[in-house]
Amino acid sequence: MRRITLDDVASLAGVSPITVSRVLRKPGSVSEALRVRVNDAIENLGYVPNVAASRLASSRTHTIGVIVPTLYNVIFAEYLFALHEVLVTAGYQVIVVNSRYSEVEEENAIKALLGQRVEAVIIAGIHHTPLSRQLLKQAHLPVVETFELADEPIHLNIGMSQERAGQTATHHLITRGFQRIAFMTGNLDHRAQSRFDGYHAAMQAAGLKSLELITHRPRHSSVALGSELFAEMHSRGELPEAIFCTDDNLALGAMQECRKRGILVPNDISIIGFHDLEFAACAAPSLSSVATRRYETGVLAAKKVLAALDGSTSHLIEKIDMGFALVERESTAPE
Amino acid sequence: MRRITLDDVASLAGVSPITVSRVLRKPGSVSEALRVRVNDAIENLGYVPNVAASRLASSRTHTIGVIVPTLYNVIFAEYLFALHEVLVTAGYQVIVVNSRYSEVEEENAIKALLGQRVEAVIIAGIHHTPLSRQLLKQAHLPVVETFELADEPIHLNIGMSQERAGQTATHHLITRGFQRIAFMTGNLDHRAQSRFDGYHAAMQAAGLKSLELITHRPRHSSVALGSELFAEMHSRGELPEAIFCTDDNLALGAMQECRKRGILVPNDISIIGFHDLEFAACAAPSLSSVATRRYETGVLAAKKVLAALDGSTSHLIEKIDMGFALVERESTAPE
DNA sequence: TTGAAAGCGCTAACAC
DNA sequence: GTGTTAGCGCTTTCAA
Repeated sequence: MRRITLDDVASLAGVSPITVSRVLRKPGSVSEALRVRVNDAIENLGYVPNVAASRLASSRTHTIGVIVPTLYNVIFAEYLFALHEVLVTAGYQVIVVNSRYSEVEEENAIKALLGQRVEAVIIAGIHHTPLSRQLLKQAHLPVVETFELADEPIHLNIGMSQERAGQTATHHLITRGFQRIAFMTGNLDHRAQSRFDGYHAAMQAAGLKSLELITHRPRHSSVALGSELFAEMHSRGELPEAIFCTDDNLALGAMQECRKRGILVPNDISIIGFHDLEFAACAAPSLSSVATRRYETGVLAAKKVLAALDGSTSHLIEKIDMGFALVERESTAPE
Repeated sequence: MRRITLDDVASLAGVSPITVSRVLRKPGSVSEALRVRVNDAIENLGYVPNVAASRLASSRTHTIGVIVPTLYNVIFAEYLFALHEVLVTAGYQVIVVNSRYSEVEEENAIKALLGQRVEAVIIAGIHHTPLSRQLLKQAHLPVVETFELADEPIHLNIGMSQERAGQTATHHLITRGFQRIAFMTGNLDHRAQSRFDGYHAAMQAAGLKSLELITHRPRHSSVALGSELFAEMHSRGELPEAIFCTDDNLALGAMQECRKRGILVPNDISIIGFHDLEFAACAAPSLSSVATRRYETGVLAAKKVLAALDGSTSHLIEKIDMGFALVERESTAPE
């Protein structure tokens, strides 16, 4: 029950191993006759090339490593979809690893990817352990950090200012005349933290007090969590005039809970979410949000990697701000 | 700028290459003194082992291949989370590939995974191309097919009867006294199709006519799509007494749209979803659904793979029905 | 267009 | 506990 190797195919086809290898990689360089014989042998034997051997011999892996913090969030599904689309089309394999929002796990992921000799790394986030940074730097391959704007990018950085986005959302609520504005988040990861910083800054700038009830909890943002958090807050007898949720899912959950409790949105309370997920526009009432560009970020990151990989545009430090956009809808509409 | 190899580490540490290899794999078998010297050298050089070489030499990859149709659906995020949890803890790497609901892409994914010499394959679904089946069978490794129940499993099969689940949901609506019951779906993949078959069977058994308005469309299920589909249907002047949605997201979208249009759930129309996603319980009104066991399926699949991998429980054909459960909530409550 | 020889970077098996 | 030897399954020269 030995595994079938390229040599087996070669013997069966009556050619040298290298010819089989060529049929696999550049069929054009082999005569029609041999190509047919080899392909027949491959099919008969059910031969599947061993990529480990191929990678070792060629020292090319045609593989790009991608690190995301979670797979639970559609945000990353959209982003991965874009990366995939561009990279796979260009003949690369994509390895996705999730770091579960942990810098330590991210470091392990980086080691694993470098061990696989990926040809580039695309990583969501800009916060890494010192060793992670060092490994990425000395690996001499293109590295793209996404979703945030870094002070000191490793190489490429394609993101947006989470802080300014948070500020913008909060400012929107302030201009609506609200003073008691709460901030709601699930997992307080770096990006959520930055949005909170933006919230805080906006509140301060307006001479308002950030509310204590930063109803958060180490759990990924979901409709259910938004509902729970709102319920708890309301049960404590607190009801702010407006809430800025770090995520549309939380916002939707909060709105559902409002409905159950007979609280009208936006009449009794205004709610704004984040990311402008697909459902925000069709929610009832429709949900104000801050639109972010996950898909475009993915496409651009992938394209930049490809450029760095064949040209030698590589290893230049570059920072690209993808921006964001406030989307005003019914959930924060003036009465 | 040559890559650092194990030999480089060995020279720097003044030991033989195999000692370095041992420090990496079984540190316990090397004396303290040498271990320290080797680890220092590794750190100084920033050495990262080449897994391709290691895999080739040891013919072990410690890698499990997982195929899912999409990353857009939380269902699979939950399932992957479970697989990860068990397999990574046991020292395996997990490679996730998505087939985009295409059997051809799935075949490519299988080839890629086998090329990587994964030690087992866990694949969502039971419908594969003939070549896919053949490749999986002759690869002599544990294969688990999940989410559906197969007539002829390749090896292990851990799933549920999508058809009976569809039947159950429909039957629930029928016992509520409804006759004009619509079926709503996005992408009509195999599982959705089976649920539809169940719907159809239940309708027929009750002497009812399946509604034409199987409002479907090749797009992944989402709240936005549910909203759109409902809106289109309603604009055509159609309003069934009840809707069975193949996915809670569609159901939520439909409920939102009802709200916008002043249609009361469940008074004017009853709606049942599928999967019992986290938000179903907290939706307003709370959403009836059919609970499925994604997490448990993932855990069990992973455990079975581990068992097959060290014991030799392998290569036995086994079929496990994970079942499902009807969850009755407000959205289909009697008035 | 085809092939022979050498080697990619690591580890298994065996010695010491 | 440590080292030697051989080889995993491919591809890269280079030669014919």
